[in-house]
Amino acid sequence: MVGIPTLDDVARAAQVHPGTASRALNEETRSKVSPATVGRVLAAADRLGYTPNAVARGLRRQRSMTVGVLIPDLTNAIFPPIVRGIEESLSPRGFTAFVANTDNDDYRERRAFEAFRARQVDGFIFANARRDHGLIQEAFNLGIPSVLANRRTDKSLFPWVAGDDDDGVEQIVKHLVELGHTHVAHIAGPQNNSAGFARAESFRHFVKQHGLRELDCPVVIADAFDTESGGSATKQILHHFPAVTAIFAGNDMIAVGVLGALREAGVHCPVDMSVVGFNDMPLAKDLAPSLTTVAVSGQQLGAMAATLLLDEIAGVDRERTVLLPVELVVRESTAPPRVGALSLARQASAARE
Amino acid sequence: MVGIPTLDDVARAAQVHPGTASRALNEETRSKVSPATVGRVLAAADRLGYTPNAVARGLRRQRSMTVGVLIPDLTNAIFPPIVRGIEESLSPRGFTAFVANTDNDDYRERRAFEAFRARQVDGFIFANARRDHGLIQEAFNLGIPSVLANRRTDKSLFPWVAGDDDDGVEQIVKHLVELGHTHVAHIAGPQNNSAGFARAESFRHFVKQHGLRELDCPVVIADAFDTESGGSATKQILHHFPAVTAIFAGNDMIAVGVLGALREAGVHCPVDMSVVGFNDMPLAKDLAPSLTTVAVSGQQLGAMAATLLLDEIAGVDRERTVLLPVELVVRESTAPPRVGALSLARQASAARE
DNA sequence: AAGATTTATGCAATCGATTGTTTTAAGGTG
DNA sequence: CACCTTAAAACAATCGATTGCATAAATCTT
Repeated sequence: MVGIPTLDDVARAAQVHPGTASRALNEETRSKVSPATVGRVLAAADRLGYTPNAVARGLRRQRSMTVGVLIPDLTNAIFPPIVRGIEESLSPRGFTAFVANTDNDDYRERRAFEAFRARQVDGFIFANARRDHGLIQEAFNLGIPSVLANRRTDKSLFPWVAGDDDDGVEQIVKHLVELGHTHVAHIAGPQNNSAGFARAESFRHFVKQHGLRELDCPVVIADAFDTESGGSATKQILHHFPAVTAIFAGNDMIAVGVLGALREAGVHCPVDMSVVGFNDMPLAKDLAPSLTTVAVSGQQLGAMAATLLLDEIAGVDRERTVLLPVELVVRESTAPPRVGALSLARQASAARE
Repeated sequence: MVGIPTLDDVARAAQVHPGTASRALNEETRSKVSPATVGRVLAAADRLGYTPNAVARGLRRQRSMTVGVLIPDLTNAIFPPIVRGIEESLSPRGFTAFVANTDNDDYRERRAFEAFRARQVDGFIFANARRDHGLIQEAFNLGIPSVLANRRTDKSLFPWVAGDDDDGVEQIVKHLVELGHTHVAHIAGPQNNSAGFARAESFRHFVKQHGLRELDCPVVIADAFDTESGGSATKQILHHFPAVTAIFAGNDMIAVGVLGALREAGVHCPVDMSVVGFNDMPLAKDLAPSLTTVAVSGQQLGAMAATLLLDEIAGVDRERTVLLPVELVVRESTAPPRVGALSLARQASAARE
């Protein structure tokens, strides 16, 4: 026998029928085989270094023990921890992940989806959902077990795991208000993305609830969750809303862009402008100034998403929405507004009335 | 017929034998089937929405069209672009990647390796090589097609793709020397890692070649390629080598740690200390000060690694080592040493003699 | 001790596609 | 028209494992 040993090799070595060898090797069916035979088979398998061929098994069992993971942009620092969490949760249960980067591109997304389907994945984790998402709707229509991570579709199609953004936004607004800010701007992420949309909604709501005036709290929509978009949105704010003393960025990448634009404009953070991010991505604490942000455990998020998916695949009913706890991490980028800035802001808003 | 259509379904619909349908569907064998039949089969396949079952095909062909990718730490910003490049290169050739995070942990690494082997991957891309690496040696002994990305083993086992570190280090040293630095420290990455090791070697070499004195150019070994290790190494340098006016960090993450430690110690970068990183990771340009570093295209690196692997799988002979061009990106973190610092350094080194 | 029951194992079909080997039918040749 | 060649399609084995069913042997009934 040359090459990788197969079940037949093991059976031959143990002098039993392949079927018997299979039963002896599998926990669940082992009881149907006599202890002596089990011993012989196990010994033979061990001796030959037998590993079951997962492809053949998958074909027969109609269960590939693989799942497809669609990530919009792996270079966005919040996704790697999610991927890690997913693996963490899949691996002990014998599952493995196919990972694809979709670049927020419909065509690439579809190609990855088809490729994974052809490979008979048992389910999908979509971390790339838009609020209205054709592909995900299609997966739903096809009845493919799936879970949404981080972002969701407007229609509730699949279970969804994310951080409790609403709570995070409230903590941010509360923190800024307590520091004394009255003019807070929000740079929202793309509105076709549930995270961008919901955070903006929450912002509008909590700003009002905490006694700030809608007029003093502008929302600027960024084109993407990245530094460039954050930078150009910041320029708009500095130009159109000079009274603003704090910026709540839709996520940490946008916040990085904010910090850069402020530096460029000679506006000092946090003295002249407080900045808050969202997600607490790996480098947030290492920026200068270190970033006040809301921490969500990406790893936990990924692990939970994978767990829900595996349950769904196994046919177990589970909750459809899991919101993970979030935590406001206060660092150097937020501080009370300058006294001068405050009175200036008052003047400005007074003048506008 | 309910569920996903199979080849048999297509054959039945086209009124031909499955074997014939298979030949009609496959480019290479299509010529063995009459044009009329090809038409009927293709139409039937199209009508039913047939997608070949890649698992079944893989079983028969003894070629799964998948590859395993082992990444040491996906949250290290240099790896996501590599993964992306890998996918970019695999996908058009019909291959798909299994990705696993090894966390530099032997056990997890081995588990991922075994899991991927059981799934019959056609080859591996190892981005996690240590200079002496048992698992990779094993893969070599087993004759599994593989390629090393970024890091390599001391023994030349598999083809290797990486940036031209030697050139990068020379450019860094030259840049610093031209700025007027004479006392340059290097914070090297772990020495069991070829990148950490080779960069340190190159540093020692080029520092000498450019007329600096070995004594003035200490090398401190960091425990890991991360910010914490960079921070504590910086403290050592500040304490033991006060004459140093520039630090070349083993990679960008270490450099981030350096910047943090300098800030903490009240040492101003770049006025009091120049800092250089390595890799030009996504956020390097957004740090404050923005980081002078050596850019290597991770995406290109990944794409090349995948290409070499696919060639190897196909049995095509290719070069065994590919060094990608690198580029020094000068940003704000490097500047000429302070005049005071320079003379201070001279004094210090004079005193030592 | 003959029949019923249980236990252990063998047999063979199956998952979905590919491919070497016939078989059938059509066309060409002398 | 008998014979040969060639093209097209069918047949059947195969990849490696799982599993319903059949069979043989051992144990238990009464």
